[in-house]
Amino acid sequence: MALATRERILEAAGATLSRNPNASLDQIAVEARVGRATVFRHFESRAGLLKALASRAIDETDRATRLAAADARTATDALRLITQAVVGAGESFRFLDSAAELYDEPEIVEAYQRQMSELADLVGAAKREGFIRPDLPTAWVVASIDGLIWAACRAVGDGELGVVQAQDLVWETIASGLSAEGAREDRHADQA
Amino acid sequence: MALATRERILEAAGATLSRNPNASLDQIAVEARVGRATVFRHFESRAGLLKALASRAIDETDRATRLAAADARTATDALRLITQAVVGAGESFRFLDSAAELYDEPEIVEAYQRQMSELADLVGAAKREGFIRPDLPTAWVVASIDGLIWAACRAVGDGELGVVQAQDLVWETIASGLSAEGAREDRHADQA
DNA sequence: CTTGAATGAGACTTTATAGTCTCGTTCCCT
DNA sequence: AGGGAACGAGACTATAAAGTCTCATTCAAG
Repeated sequence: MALATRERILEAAGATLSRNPNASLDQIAVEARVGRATVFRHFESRAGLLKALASRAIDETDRATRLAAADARTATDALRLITQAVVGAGESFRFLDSAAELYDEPEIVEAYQRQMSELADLVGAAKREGFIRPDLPTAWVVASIDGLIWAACRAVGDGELGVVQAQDLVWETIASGLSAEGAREDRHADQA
Repeated sequence: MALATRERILEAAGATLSRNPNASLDQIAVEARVGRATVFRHFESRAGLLKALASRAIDETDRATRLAAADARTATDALRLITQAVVGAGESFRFLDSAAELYDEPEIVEAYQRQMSELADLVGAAKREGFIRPDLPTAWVVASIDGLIWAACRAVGDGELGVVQAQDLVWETIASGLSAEGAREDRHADQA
């Protein structure tokens, strides 16, 4: 079955590349229990495989975003749902750490920038809801959410935390770290 | 001058590799304004260059750790000094993201694990001081500090934040994110 | 049973890059 | 001025991995 094979290759590529970002197609083929030639039957080239993997991660994020937008009543809630969804699907994302080649793919870069900008919008809305401290630069809020998600995925992959535990901890850390939390009167207006 | 050349190569390697983790020695040599052969005169091989780069980052961290241990009166303060020192030297560390090859270097791996374990000890001490919430797994605290430092280095490298601003924001985020609710007054020992 | 699509295995070519070597030049030191 | 160390340039080799091609095999559908 062609579809199952293609899927198995993608799965193996994600797993192998998250362990070793420079893994060869041969290693990926072995991991997928597939001939190396079959990889080329399903993907034009190594770049094509990487691109398909990235598209998959992007689609997964888009789906989570749409679900969150539908279910959540507040931007804060949407932020939480998206964050936890991405941590839950962490294995699909870890390979992106090293995917410098993808900077050459306009579609991927564009989609990534769109998602970051959507995240920034959500952070802006969460600021207006009073959840995110308005004095923090949005760029930093986005970057640190990214960093915490990455840390969580890594911890899960390394077996240091369970998935559910990691999801909770990430949100806990984001919340207590970035939320305005009413009872905070500390004058910190001094970050230029 | 041999020493200046070696230093220039290391500098260029750090800069080039942080932009493109798979950069060739040729690209690095060009960036260093040096002949490719000269790279091999100063370093045994590509692996040797990577190893030297990593050793440099490790030494820098050790120095910051010793300074912090000498200057700080509390583990919390030491944690802050170390964190900000690493963010300040971020350009020396970004290349490590992708340095999967370094897993083959026992000295590097050992030194890295030692530093992580020192960081974990410091986190433990900061817990006892009441700064870090004791109910958070130490592994998660270490991982998220790592993640936030990484996010800050990236933001600085991308020009989204200034170095000093990033140093402040990282610590601010760690503090409000991981500290026990009661211990909030100690944290505004304003940084240089 | 027959057929055709998907596959595995592996030979083969191509390309990029690591690593080696040589030679002429520059530049510093005495 | 003379001499040696460090360097730049580039030719050269070795190797690993990408990408192409062929052929025999499997396997499901008719």
